[in-house]
This record gives sequence, structure tokens and C-alpha cells, in this order.
Amino acid sequence: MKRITIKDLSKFLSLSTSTISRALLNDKNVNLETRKRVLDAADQLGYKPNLTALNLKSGQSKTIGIVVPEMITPFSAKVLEGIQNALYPLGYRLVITQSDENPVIERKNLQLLEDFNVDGIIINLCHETYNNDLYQQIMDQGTPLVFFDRIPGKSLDVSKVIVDDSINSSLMVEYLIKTGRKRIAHIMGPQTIRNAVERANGYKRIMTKYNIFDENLIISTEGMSFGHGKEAVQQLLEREVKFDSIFAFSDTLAIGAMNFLLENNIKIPGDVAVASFSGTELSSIVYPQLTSVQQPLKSMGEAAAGLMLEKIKDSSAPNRTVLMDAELVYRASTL
Amino acid sequence: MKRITIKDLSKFLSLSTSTISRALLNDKNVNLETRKRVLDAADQLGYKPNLTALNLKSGQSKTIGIVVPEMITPFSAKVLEGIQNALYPLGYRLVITQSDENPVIERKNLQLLEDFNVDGIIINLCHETYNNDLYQQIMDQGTPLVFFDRIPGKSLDVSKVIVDDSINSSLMVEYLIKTGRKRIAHIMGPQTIRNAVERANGYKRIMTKYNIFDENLIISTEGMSFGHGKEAVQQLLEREVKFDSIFAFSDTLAIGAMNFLLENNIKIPGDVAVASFSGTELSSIVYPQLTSVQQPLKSMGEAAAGLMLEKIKDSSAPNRTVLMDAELVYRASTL
DNA sequence: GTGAAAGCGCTAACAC
DNA sequence: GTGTTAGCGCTTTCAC
Repeated sequence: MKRITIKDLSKFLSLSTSTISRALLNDKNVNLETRKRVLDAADQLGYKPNLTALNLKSGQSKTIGIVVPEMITPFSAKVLEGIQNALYPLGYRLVITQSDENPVIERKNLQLLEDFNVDGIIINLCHETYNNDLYQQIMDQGTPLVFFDRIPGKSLDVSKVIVDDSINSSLMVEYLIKTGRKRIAHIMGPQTIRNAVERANGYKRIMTKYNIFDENLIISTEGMSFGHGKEAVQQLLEREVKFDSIFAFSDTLAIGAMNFLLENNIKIPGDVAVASFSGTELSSIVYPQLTSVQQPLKSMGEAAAGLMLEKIKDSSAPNRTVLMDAELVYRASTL
Repeated sequence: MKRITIKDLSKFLSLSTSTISRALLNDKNVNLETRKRVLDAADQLGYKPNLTALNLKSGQSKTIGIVVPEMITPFSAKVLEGIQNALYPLGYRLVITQSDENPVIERKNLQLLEDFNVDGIIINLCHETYNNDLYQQIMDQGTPLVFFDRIPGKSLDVSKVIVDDSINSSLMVEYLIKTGRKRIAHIMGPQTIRNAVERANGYKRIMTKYNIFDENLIISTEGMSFGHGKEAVQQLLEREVKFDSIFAFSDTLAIGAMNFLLENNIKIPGDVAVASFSGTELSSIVYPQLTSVQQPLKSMGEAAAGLMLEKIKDSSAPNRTVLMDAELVYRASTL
């Protein structure tokens, strides 16, 4: 099944390849008649441009690398959908890698992507700081890097797509307070994740404002899995910390926590209300449905793709930060 | 940040590009000394092969298209992980598309993939039959097509990776029977999905064998979402069909069903046991954890990639069916 | 053991 | 308005 090339069309129509090319590209310097003949023949013979040849010509690989911490929750999938929506129509392909919340794997992934000659990398960090050297090196080499959700520390000037972690956390905690909860525990995730610290800050600020802050209510976890969420609650109980609600760093941690509560016959939200930050479909899949700060994941993906395209078009484009609005969605777990 | 090419090395070492190329490829016809010089220089200058050029030369796009019905559950993500494990080391990139359980979108996706000049397509169907013409056409054009999980009807001879839907369903239903359940409802999913019919067959066979088959216990759904699972149970209740357990076509339908039960204060598994078929992480995320037929998703992805590589290497390779073992995992929802 | 040259499919100066 | 030519980065005959 040999593919039809411009050469084939050229022979078929007894025209030079350049004329064919021009006709196909809607170049003005082509007789209307000729263009029509070319287009018809292309259609008839089933001509399709060879993207590889185009890429070689343009010096691009038309491949974007993606690094995400995990793909178990629909978080990354949703963002990817946005990225794909933006990039597929432009002929970009993807190499999607997962770091499994492990900086070492993240490093390997980035190196893999370099081997792929990617035109750029869109990344959601697993932990801050560990690989800052590599991020910088990649950018220095001229490969655009765009961050979303979990971003590196302020020491690195980068393009990024985020929501305001601190403010949205404050809003969610304030909502819990307004519903009458006073002992709000916070499962904050690993302290090496920048957003975890930000969200904890938002939590602290509002708890302090209402004069109900208690250091003991905060518990950080080693990792981001459901198991870590469970453990966190278990620890709170073991330490005999009293709490009437939980605000968790992520859907995953929250659901882990919920499961532990349910296993121990603690009613949600009767005994303990639960709220989280993420906004994945998981929050409406579990029972009771989970109140959560909903991030506009698909739009975030589209925005990240947009920043990437900017950088690809003009490598000297300034780094930009896109701050997206999140939405508090109230569900059964707090009502 | 100009990339180093073979030409650069050639100038740098005053050697012809062909010698550089040979040295890099470990061709025997190169002086050992020369090879070492080349390798050193390549390392020093940071040479990396241009994959696009390689691809143009070899006539491949080194891109594999993927079509999956959805990415909300971790099902596809797991399979993808297997595919990626197998294909990334070989330099393949992916274009992953979602059909949203919609044959029309599936069609568009396939056409998009053709435009990408993919070397092959790995696909998990949304509904059988609708696009058989297109599958055939794609294969006729010489683009290898490998199916997994949801496959087309027998009329199409294709390479595929599956588990035995019928037998595993029988086993799961028999397990429910052995735990004392007699009124086992089956939420079977849309009848246009081949696997749904297969799994229903497995269900029927074993129910009949034990003389407890009742047509009323089977309910098919319009779609595959959580909502459809809910609706199914609701209908069973409305029809006043008595049941002490549910066997669902997928985790998603099962979880939707579970949520409806819980919302109506029906105890799981006390009043109604629930089991499903899929084997995604979702089954251990929900509460109570869900008994399920666990498919070896990652391995299935690897197998599919393997079949694809076979076809790419030798387009006349015969179609093969890889039948994988599934595992029944018993969790709280049936204990 | 090494070099020169052609060619993968396409576009874009540069002619005419 | 159309054709000729060179070249993107690489491999691979074909010479020597």
C-alpha cells in the first residue's frame, strides 16, 4: 500500500513538484485551473502530506512531552484532554510519562523526553526542588517548559498555570467554619510539594482569623495515595486529636480518609465532614459525594498548551503565569 | 541553542558524515580508533540523533494512534502504561484519543489518526459494528490495527488482546452463588458492546445451571456511566424485582449501583452484595471495596503493543489473539 | 577503512 | 504562473 507523494502527483499531472506543493498550500502564484486539477488529483489518488517530511523541513519534531505524577485519578486525564484539544489540531503528538510521585523517575522521564527531541515539555511536578537543576538546564537548552498545578519554587522563573491554592483553601475552610465546624483537621500532603504548603497556609490563615487554629490539627503525609489519607486519620485518632471535620490536600487523600472513617463507623458528614482540593470526577463517584475545590482541569490543560505554543513560536516570549479560577463545589460530605 | 548534527561532528573531526554515521551505528567498517574519537566528540558536543530525519529515511512516523472509550476511570490509563512501557523505549510516540463511548467520535478519531500518518492503531471499541467498515478500510490501507478489551464481532478477522468474558463472568457469578446468593441481578451494559453480551452469556449459563435464572434479573443500560449504573438499580427496584446481589458489567456501573443502594440505605453487602468486571483501581477506592474480575490491564497493554510491533515488522504477519488470564478479587462488597 | 553522492518527501529561493 | 535546484539530517550504496 504505497503512499502517494507529491512526486506521484507531479508525474500524474505532468507538473513540477513545486507547483503541486504550491497548489496544495493555496499559494497565490498558481493558476486557478491548475490548482483545481491538483486538488482533484490529490483527492482522487488519496494524497496525504507526509508529516515527517514537513517536520524535518521545519526543524520541529511536533512532539510535546508530558510529565505527570500519576494517572490513577482522572486529574491528569482531564488536563491531558485539554492539552490534546489544543495540540492535536496543530499536528502535535505527545509522549506522556508518569513519575509515580517519584523525583528520580521524574528525572528519567525528562531525559527520555529529551531523547525524543520534543519541542517542549508540559509538567506537573511530583516534589518541588529535587530537580530544579534539570528544569533550568532544559530551559537553557532552549526547550520550553510549562508547569501546571504543582510548580517549582519562586527561585525558578517559569511559565505556569495554577489556581490560587492559598485563597481557595481559605475559602473552603471558611465554608466549613460557617457550617458550624470548629475543629477542622488538615491533611496537608508532603511538605515537599509547594501547593501543600500553600494550601496549608490558606488553612492556617483562616483558622487563625477565627481563633480556632491548633497546630495539632495539621498532619502532613509522606505521600499522596489513598493509604496515606487513611494513615493520617488513624494518626489523628491515635493522638486523640478531636476533630469534627477534615480538609484534605487532594481528593485522593480525602477519599482515603473517608474510607478509614467509614470503616470505623464514623458518620460522614454527621460525625466528621470532609472536604478536599482537586476537583476530579472521583469526588462525585464516592459515597457520600465529596465537597471539593474544583479546578478547571481541562481549561488548565488548554492554557498550558497555549503557553507552550507561545514559547514555541517565539522562544524569547516572556514567562507568563496563568491564574485560573477554581470553584467550590458543595456535596454530601459536608452537608 | 542550535542542535548538533552529524555534519557538525563531521566538520569538527574532519571526517565524512558517512564515517560519523557508521561509527555511531557501530558499523564494523570503522577503525576502532576512529569510532572512539567520534563517540567522544558526540558526547562532548552533546550530539543527539534527529529522530525526524531517521523517520523520514525509514518511511515510518514512529507514531502509534490510540483510541479508548474514556479516560475517567483508570482502566485506559493502566493499559496505556503497558503500551508506553513497550513502545517508548523503541522511540514510538502516541496520539491518544477518547471516543467518549460515541461511535461518531470514534470515527473522527480514527480519521484524525490517519492524518497523523500513524504506523498503527491500538483501539478499545466503544460499540461494536458501527465502524466495522472503517476498521476494515484502515487495515486494507496497510495500517495495522490491534484491538483490546472491547473487540469487533467475529466477522472481522483481527489481532486482539482479551480475557475470556464469558468464563470469568460465570466464575464470578458462581462465587456469588456459593456465598449463598440466589437472586443475582445483572447490570449488563449496552447490548451493542460485544463483551456485554459475552458477560451476560456467562452469567446466564451459570444461573441456568443452578436453576435460578430469571430473565427479569437482567437489565441492560444505554450507556456506561455511573449514572447508568444508578438508573439500572432504580429500575430494578421500581419493577419490584427482588435481588440479593448484583453482578455488573463494569466497575463504573457497579459503583453507580452501589451509590444508589447506599443513598437508599440498602446495606452492602448485608442486603445486597455487589461484584463487577474490570479490575480498575476504582474497586479498591470505593467503600465498601468492590469485588471484581481483575483484568491484567498493564500486561494487556504490553501485549497489544507486542502485536502491533509484529504487524509493523511484518505486515503479512497473521492476526493473532492473545487471551489473558483474569483474576477474581474478593473484597468487602461481597463478604 | 573512508569518502562522495543520492535520496527519503517536502518547501522555498531563485530563475524564467 | 511554472520549473529547477538545494537542502532539512540521516543512512546507504558505490567507489577507492
